[in-house]
Amino acid sequence: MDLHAAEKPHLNGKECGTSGWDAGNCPVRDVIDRIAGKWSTLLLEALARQPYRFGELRRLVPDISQRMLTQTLRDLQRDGYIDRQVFPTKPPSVEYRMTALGHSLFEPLSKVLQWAGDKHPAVKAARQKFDEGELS
Amino acid sequence: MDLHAAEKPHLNGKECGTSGWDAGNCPVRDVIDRIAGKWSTLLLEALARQPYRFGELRRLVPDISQRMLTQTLRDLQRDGYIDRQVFPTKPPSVEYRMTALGHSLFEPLSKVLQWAGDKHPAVKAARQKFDEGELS
DNA sequence: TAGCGCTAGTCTCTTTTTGAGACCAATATT
DNA sequence: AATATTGGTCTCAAAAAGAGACTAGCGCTA
Repeated sequence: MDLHAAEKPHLNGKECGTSGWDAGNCPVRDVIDRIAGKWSTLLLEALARQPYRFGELRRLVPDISQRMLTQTLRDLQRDGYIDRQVFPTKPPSVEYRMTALGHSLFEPLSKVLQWAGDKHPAVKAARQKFDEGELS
Repeated sequence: MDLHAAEKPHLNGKECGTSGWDAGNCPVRDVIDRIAGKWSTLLLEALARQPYRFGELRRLVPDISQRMLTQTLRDLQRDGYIDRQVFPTKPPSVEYRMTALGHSLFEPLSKVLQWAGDKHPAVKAARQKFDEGELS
């Protein structure tokens, strides 16, 4: 129940504001909120490369709990980014595979990941500067 | 498989795994975890357009609490994406403005946001299909 | 044949994060 | 004189996430 009791999206009674830009942006938020999780991009990056099974993903991302792995994979599946295929082998195995929609998302997303890798030194420097100035 | 290792935020001193895991080689996660929050992209999108003051942002994103607005702005500032400038007016006002680093991040990021807007129908359809199949 | 591990998860408990709302001091408005 | 606005902080409750035990059927092996 815990997992399935997944929250219905944002309160819908209220529009996204009345002034200009936000009105058309609720769909964006609806989509972004799901891929903005702590683990989503990590799993998407893995599955963009190749399909993986549950246990493989768990080993690939050692600090994710089984609970969050299950939940995140299900969320990604629900939004259509990945497919879940069960093989009725002796111990049943499950394979997760990125869909076409997932790949089309990952194309722009990978640019952000690349930016993060490239600019990491600048970010680290900014952090250090900020923390020093705060110490006063 | 050099996925980003588990270097956690500054509050968490836990080292990355013990076996074959390069702690220094997970810069992507270090950066992404910060902009992957629920409110970060929303604020970045606003500030990419123009500078805003605290209260303006609060009105622009009506469902953010003051507490999270303060905290998210400070995180974004710490990572060097935005600047905070205090004007000693009668009631002191504070302006937040995107930095060059922030703009350079927003360039690839905006592509993802655009994708989200474009593909929202597909995602919604996937969700509906998933939820129907689960109902059985 | 009793024990172990593997599969993909779920269940419960605890800790962390987030949300809601009161409070702040100085000034401006009504 | 009472009230609202400025940009926050503080406390407390609710939600989300982390940790770890538990499940079932099968294969291996000691």
